[in-house]
Amino acid sequence: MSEPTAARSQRKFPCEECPLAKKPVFRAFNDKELDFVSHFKRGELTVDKGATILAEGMRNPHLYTVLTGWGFRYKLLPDGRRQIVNYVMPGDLIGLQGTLMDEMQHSIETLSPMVLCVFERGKLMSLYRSFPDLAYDVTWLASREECMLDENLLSVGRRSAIERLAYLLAFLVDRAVATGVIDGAPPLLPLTQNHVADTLGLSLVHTNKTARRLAEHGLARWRDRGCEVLDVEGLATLARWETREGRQRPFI
Amino acid sequence: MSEPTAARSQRKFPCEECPLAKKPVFRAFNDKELDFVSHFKRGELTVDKGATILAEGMRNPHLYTVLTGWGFRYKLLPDGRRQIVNYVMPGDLIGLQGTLMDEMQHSIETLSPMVLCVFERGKLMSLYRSFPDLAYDVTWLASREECMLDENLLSVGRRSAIERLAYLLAFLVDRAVATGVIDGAPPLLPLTQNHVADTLGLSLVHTNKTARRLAEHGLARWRDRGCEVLDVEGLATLARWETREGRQRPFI
DNA sequence: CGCTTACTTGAGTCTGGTCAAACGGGGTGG
DNA sequence: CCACCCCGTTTGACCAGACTCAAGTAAGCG
Repeated sequence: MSEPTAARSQRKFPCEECPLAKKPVFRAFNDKELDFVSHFKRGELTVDKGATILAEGMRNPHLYTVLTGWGFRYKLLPDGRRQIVNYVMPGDLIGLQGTLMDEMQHSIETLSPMVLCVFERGKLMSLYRSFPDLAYDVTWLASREECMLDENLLSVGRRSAIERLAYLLAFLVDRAVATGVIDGAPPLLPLTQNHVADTLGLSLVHTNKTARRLAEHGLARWRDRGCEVLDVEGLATLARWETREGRQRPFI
Repeated sequence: MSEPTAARSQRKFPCEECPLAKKPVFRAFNDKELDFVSHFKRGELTVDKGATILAEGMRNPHLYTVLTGWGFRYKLLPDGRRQIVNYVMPGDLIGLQGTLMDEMQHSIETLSPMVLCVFERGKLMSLYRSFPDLAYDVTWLASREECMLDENLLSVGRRSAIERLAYLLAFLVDRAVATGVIDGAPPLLPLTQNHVADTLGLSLVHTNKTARRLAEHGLARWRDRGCEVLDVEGLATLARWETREGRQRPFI
């Protein structure tokens, strides 16, 4: 487990100009909150693509909010089998488990360069004491994560391979569009089939064959080391899934 | 979705004599917290075995803490496929999603008669304002749930049928013993093979055949409409799993 | 230009799914 | 009390979706 090839920088994103606050999905802070948060913030962390931000078993890691970039959260079995449990995108709060429990129970790796806001772990309790609204938001974020995990579990447990893939792609595009990590139309997800396989609980080969079937239906195709999603609606229908993103939500 | 066949009763369990507080796994309240919680508590709900406490799509449900009994949390696909995402036991806080998000994204059904503490949904914010330590505990509970879901996802996605079953049984016994829902030695889990199948993402038939294999190894067997767990250690080893329960934890 | 990474494809195998039927205990109505 | 039924478990036969192994292609990089 190597440390992220990280470079600390002087704030490129002071809280007053937080790139998240500008996006319509995110709820803005009031002045006092802004003031607190900018003290709560300890610095910024910039990591390369493919870096490990947090590792299973680590103690005492920081608390972060993703400002820009993509990553994924995963767990390993002793023999190396990997399960990706969710993806992380701007606005996501990560490392909470490391703060509340003793040690991290999962790892996080980036899929693109990423900028994170670093918070002082020890100050979380003072956030709870002074800003109940923000504390409520932290809980909200944890609850939302739980909700996504429930959906993923439903998918892996009960959907067929092609439904799972369709669900995953629709889910990711939905989130990515809402948080603005994605630009093009059609959207291009920076995922390899290997990541997809480890998310869906399938083998790489079978994932590939399933991806081909989706491509034949004109729903999505692999291209330039990423997945180009051609028809989100079609994917959602195939997976029998209804989107729920799009509402305003908090961040820290 | 029928209302739980419920009977409201005058408090059998005043907060001062909360059955949870007596158990060593749970952290006790201080006097002020106790006072607040006993006002936060609105009443008790007693439900039969097999009742639906919360249903997907419901709005405005209450917030509950399980005092006694077992249940499970599940999601359905439109065509009826069911995935059980986790189990609920004494000390678990349920219905938080219904409070934070707009509507419930999952349902909860009981496996045994259950007594719940009913809280006033609207007062949650005042808990956050007046008792930051309790607010922190709510977040802790949400984070713990997330942790369990990660584990379940790893299991369903990457373990073989027999490993999954071994993991599930070890996991449940571990929790059940820690929270004291279970009595006998060897412990008897009140689950049908149907529940297990819907938890592991397997068919009923294959679950049965896998259960037989476990029985041949002397690890667990079905009996009296429940699963008798004969060798938790052996199950954990087979699943390559390490327990993490047993630490003191909060409840509300 | 060779190496690596990621995607493809085919062949053969096996885990797990489906269908069908039967068993056994507990409860219920005749 | 007995017959019946229902629920949960069990078993066998057969099928299919997914896995493994193996090899080949294409693009990017030092």
